[in-house]
Amino acid sequence: MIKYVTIKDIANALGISKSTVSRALSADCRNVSEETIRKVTEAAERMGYMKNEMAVNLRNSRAKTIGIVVPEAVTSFYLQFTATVQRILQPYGYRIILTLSDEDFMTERSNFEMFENYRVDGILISSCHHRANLAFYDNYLRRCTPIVFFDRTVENLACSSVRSDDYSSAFFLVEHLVYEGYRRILHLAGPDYIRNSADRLRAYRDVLKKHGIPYRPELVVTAGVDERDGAEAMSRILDSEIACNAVFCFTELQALGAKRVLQERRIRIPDDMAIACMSGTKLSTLVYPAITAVEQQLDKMAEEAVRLLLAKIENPQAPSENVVLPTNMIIRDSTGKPEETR
Amino acid sequence: MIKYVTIKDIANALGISKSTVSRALSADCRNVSEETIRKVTEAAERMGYMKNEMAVNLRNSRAKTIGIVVPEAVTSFYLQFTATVQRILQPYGYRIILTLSDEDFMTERSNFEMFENYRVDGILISSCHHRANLAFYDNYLRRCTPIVFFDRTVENLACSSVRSDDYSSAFFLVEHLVYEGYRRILHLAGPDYIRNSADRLRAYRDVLKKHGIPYRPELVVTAGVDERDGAEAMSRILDSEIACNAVFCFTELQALGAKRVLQERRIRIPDDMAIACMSGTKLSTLVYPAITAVEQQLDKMAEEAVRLLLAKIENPQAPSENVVLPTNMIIRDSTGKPEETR
DNA sequence: CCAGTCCCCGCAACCGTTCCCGGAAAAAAG
DNA sequence: CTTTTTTCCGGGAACGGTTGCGGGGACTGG
Repeated sequence: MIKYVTIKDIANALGISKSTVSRALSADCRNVSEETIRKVTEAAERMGYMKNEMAVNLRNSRAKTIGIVVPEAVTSFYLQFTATVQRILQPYGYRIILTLSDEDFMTERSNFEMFENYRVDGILISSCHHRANLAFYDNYLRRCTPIVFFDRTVENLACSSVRSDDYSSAFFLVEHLVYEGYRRILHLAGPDYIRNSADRLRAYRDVLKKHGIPYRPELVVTAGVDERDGAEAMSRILDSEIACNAVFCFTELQALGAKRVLQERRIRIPDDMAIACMSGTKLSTLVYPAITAVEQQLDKMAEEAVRLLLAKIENPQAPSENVVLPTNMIIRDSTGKPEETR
Repeated sequence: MIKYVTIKDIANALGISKSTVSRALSADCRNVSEETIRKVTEAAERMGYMKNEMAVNLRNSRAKTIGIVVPEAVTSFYLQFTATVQRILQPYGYRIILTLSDEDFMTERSNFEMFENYRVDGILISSCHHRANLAFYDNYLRRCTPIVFFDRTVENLACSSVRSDDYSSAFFLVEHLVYEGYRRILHLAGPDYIRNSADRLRAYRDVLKKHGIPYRPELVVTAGVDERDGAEAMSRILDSEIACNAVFCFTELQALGAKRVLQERRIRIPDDMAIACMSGTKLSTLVYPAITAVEQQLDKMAEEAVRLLLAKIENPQAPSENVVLPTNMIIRDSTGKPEETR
């Protein structure tokens, strides 16, 4: 066990009291002389003093820490989010504890309990299941730390949230496919436990209705979020008798999986089959052909989440806000006009 | 400010002393009766008691926390690493604080100071610059917390490290290109500040020498680690008079950038130009054609890093180990035989 | 020369736990 | 019935800071 230098050590070395040392180190000019401040800081430097944050936190009953819970580590999305949050929070002196729920709501719950034990000042969470922990969140909220949901939000809770406008984004994306001439559009839908799935599916159906395209249930396939799920679903469709000439994916990874299956089978993109996806990141631009995607404003999302959380931390009575951010649809080569309409 | 239930509150409610409550909660069967344990746990549950970890940590002078410093958030590599570390550390009751250096060694240094203030029990770090903070690390090591370097290690330090076998991996990868018939191999080298760059370059040169291929300095281009850097370097080469028919990339993102440039210019992969890269992840399998890559044993790396760190935490005198992990070269479609040799 | 003011500093309580120590009561041994 | 051992519990000091309060000394004004 390493013996650290404490303010008491400094006090003894200088023959003064530890209160004075404490005040000098916090540069409390009104209550301590310039001379003493100089001597103390010099001694602290020389003796290698490092403030013990644990003691400070205990005394102040504030951990100066934000907890973040993210559902997965496959994408870099959440790491980038966390990085941005960290950059924003740096000047405020907050630390960040990052935990992973691995899409498991029991893990998520234990992460929360860890945060509670730790007396974090606030929590940012992208929920792994939008219903499972509802009562838990609710119970938590009425007596504890402020929570802000981001990306994967949960409804009907008395707290703030930030998410992208799924419905509109999906609507424009699907409509883009229709405008380009695709009418048999496959939808690789997201799993039921993610709230966003429903909005995107609804948008898909509304676009069809608006353009007088009959809705075919067999063209909606519920899949996982991973690229393997996308590849599997795509293969199954291609092996079946179901005809389609475009695919609208719930996630970017799904799209990449589907794309690979298509290319392996020598199905041309976008001539024979168009691909478009939600939750686009840099990946969409890296592949060939680049994929038309809806991109979230990641930095803006982090910014808003922090803003809302700090507001609640400073004043627990602050009104909750549910921010919905616009997205950018970026049209790339994967959704050119289909061959038959040219 | 929320008023939490303390051990004292429970003691008062039950008319017993706080020491007894503390012992009962830690189920110290030898020193407290079954009856009392039952009563205390019941009261704790009923009153909604949550242990204050800050106080525990202060009292025990142990934060029960591991700090992790990673250089970038673009890839999901480090997030996955962190996730694995968390999974391993969970049963030991350790928390994780993740910070980002953003490839800036001053930020890295301030992260370290934060960790020190926080009295973390150990640090896992992937260094952003293998020379800049050398004296800093050294000074830190001789009086502080155990450090284990991973992935991007630093030499000549009295601490443990885990990394992949860069030299051998690069050697086999380049030799694979040679065996396939490529002889004019471009190397997009890593930046000087990353230790691994040198090893990989050395391997590249050694392969050429072994196979009697003359080394041409113009075929080694130092680039950044990002995909933009790869794209730029590739473009520059293609615009110049320098002839090559294969490219050996320092990072996967570089390779993806280069690949995109090639495909945009209708240069066929692998017929006209092969691509192979180090630091391969799932991405390499997702694109088309899939990229031949060397993959690191991420989980194994996390496992070893944790093992070495825990060893040092439990016994600061434990000998240091420098673990070098083998890698897997996975041959994919981006490195078939070049047209001219068929 | 004395009262009032201001500047510095020390004392001690406090944050919530853990743990050592000592003592009382009960149980076991003689 | 005494002595020893065991069992169980309370008191209180620590962990390392922060902060309100009070007091001593210097300085100012009358």
